[in-house]
Amino acid sequence: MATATVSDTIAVEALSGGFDLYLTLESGQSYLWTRSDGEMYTDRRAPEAWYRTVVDGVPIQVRQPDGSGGDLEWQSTADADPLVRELLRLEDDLEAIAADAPDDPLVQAAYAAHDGMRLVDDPPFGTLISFICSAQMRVGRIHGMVSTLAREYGDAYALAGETVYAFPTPEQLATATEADLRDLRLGYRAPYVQRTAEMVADGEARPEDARELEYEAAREHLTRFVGVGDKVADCVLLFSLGFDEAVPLDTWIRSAIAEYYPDCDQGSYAETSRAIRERLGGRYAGYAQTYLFHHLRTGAVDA
DNA sequence: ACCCAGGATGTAA
DNA sequence: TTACATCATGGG
Repeated sequence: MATATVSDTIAVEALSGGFDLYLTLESGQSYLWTRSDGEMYTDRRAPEAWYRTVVDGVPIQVRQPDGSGGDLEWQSTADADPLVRELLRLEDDLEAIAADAPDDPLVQAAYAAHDGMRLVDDPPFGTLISFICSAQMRVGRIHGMVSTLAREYGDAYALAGETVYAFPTPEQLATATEADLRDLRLGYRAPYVQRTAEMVADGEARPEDARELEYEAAREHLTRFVGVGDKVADCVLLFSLGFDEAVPLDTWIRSAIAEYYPDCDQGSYAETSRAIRERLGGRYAGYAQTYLFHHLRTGAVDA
């Protein structure tokens, strides 16, 4: 028997700084949602399409039919209002964050060009595995890999007549062998994913443990997981553990540093990270980084 | 055919 | 500490 569907709407007009669902979920931060038309990360908006995920056993779908700034619709098997607000950080004072962004031409252009984009607050384990998979991959294929893992190893949930797959638990994912994951086209990331899932399943370490540490110590702590270096650690801190100051130094940001902030290149990751973090405003430097990343990656920057 | 994509690891200097 | 080869896969 199907579970009753609960639905409601969130008034975006009441949110400081507005909200754009498409930009938020298709800007390379989260790979834990799927789009009902199967066309995620193809650089095409689809306002009528639902974005679906499962968090702590609760399937959810959200959409924004009127586009950026329009009201947000959600459906679930329970009251998901608090969960949606948490996952999409709807309580962030985005207007204040954007106003406090560094007075820098590139950063200002990035904020202005992607109005309503918010950071996400995703579950740590799924984020950890997502960004282990992200090594030397385009965003579309990262999303494909993560979706495959959910379909192959995660629990299936029914919502409004559709099937939604949860990202696998550490225990579920740890049942996969390296060969299994290579068959799913994870390439050289297969042993990283397998061993990290095993570490978490065995209780050797959990990504959540980093929450209690100071930022740089937290980043160092996460590198204990196999396949996690400084960059992936920064992504996990920023997108799932509440470290808004984290600035992942990926290829796009590194090229931006070379071109626009050459004095911030201090050689080592740690030193360069400190310099660019300061340049991007400190406390919300990760917010600025995410706008820059999306701005540069989508080619929105005018040469 | 060549280059690149939200890099990390093992080894050698 | 830093430098370098190596690692898979698919799209341009």
